Amino acid sequence: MPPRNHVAERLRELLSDEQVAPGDRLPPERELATQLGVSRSSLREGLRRLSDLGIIESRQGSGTYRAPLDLGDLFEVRQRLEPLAARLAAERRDDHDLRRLDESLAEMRAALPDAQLFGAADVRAHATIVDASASVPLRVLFAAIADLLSHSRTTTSTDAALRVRALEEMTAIVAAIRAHDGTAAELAMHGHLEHVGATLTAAPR
Amino acid sequence: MPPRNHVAERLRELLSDEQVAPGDRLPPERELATQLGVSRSSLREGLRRLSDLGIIESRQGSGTYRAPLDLGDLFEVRQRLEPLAARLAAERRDDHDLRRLDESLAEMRAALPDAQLFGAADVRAHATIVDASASVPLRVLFAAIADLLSHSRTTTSTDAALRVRALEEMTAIVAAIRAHDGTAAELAMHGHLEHVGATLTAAPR
DNA sequence: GACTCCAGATTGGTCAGACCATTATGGTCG
DNA sequence: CGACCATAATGGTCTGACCAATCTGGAGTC
Repeated sequence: MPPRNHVAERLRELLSDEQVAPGDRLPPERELATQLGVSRSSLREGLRRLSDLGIIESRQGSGTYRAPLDLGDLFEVRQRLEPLAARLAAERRDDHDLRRLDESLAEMRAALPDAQLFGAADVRAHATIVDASASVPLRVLFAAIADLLSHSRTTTSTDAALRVRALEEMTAIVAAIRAHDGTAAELAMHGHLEHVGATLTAAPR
Repeated sequence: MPPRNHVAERLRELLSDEQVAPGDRLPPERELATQLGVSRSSLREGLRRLSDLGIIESRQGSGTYRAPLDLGDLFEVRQRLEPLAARLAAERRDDHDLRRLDESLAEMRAALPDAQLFGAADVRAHATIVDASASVPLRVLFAAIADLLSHSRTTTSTDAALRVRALEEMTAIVAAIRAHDGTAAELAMHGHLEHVGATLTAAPR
């Protein structure tokens, strides 16, 4: 059971854990492979994924480097796509989706006291909405940027009051999805992201 | 010169050329590799890319299948992201971007009589705008869906009158970008895509 | 004839090792 | 001190093998 094919995710964890700052060079492929306990081909598979997502860049003969990341641009993309996801989710959701959304809300509520846990639950809730949108392009795009979001998110939910508001807003979004009200869901998500964005620009980094 | 690492692109061509319809199974990896004249590892690299983009799906023991494609969902994503790209391009463009945009317009004008050529030029023009946006996430996302767009696009520009209008609208967008007017560029792109979308739904497939 | 079940073949997933192409490094020479 | 070049380091590719999941077709049973 050790191998596990989530090489890309393990690599992202490795990048996130402050091990490698943007612009830094990663260890050589052969070294990383032994470090993660997989073959070099499997490792390269994971590296290729991150490379396609613009997270790292490889230069033959030189090495593999972590690319600088602009969270601002990423958030703007989110602000455009997530309201669409909410609208499609409201239009297409089935009972199973609804159940998962309720579970996500419960998870967020239970995690209210803990900023870290709450952030993770929040990310999962947003992912659930994207799933419910049943849009292949949206799912693909969000899978691509999910891990990057988790960072900006956990940093924003350090304030307990913000977490309470986020939970309220998310509850409203789910209510709109339950009611098959696409427009309301889109608007609610739009407002939610405006708030999150405001706190982001207020306290950068 | 034979190998060439654009395996993913060659695979997409192979898929596009009516060789493999959505839902169909691709040839086995070993066969495809010899057919394209690359090793199986390089081929798998390309397959992995398409798989990450949701274009194909692999099932161990069974085979690799071309995924069904919902152009509607893809177009909705475009409608959200391209206006953002236009706005950012207007805000951030430099002289070099402007030169490339003018070249794209000229290319479209020259290709007006030919639907196929015009479609290709149109795709390149949109890609140029995304480049000028200087947004890493946008560039990555559009690279992911660029080839899919090319299809819906060439089919929409069969009507000469539509091509003329598309050129006019694109000219207006570039003018807004030249004037550093982000709002105007966003609006113009939004309207342009509304028109394209209308003709799409009017004459599906 | 229809059904179940199983062995073999097919196919994607992974691994190991080697070689090639490009870049970086450090020493040598003028 | 600077230019140059052999060497090492590193990503890119190839080959062949084996593993794991799945499919296929025939034997056997009812």
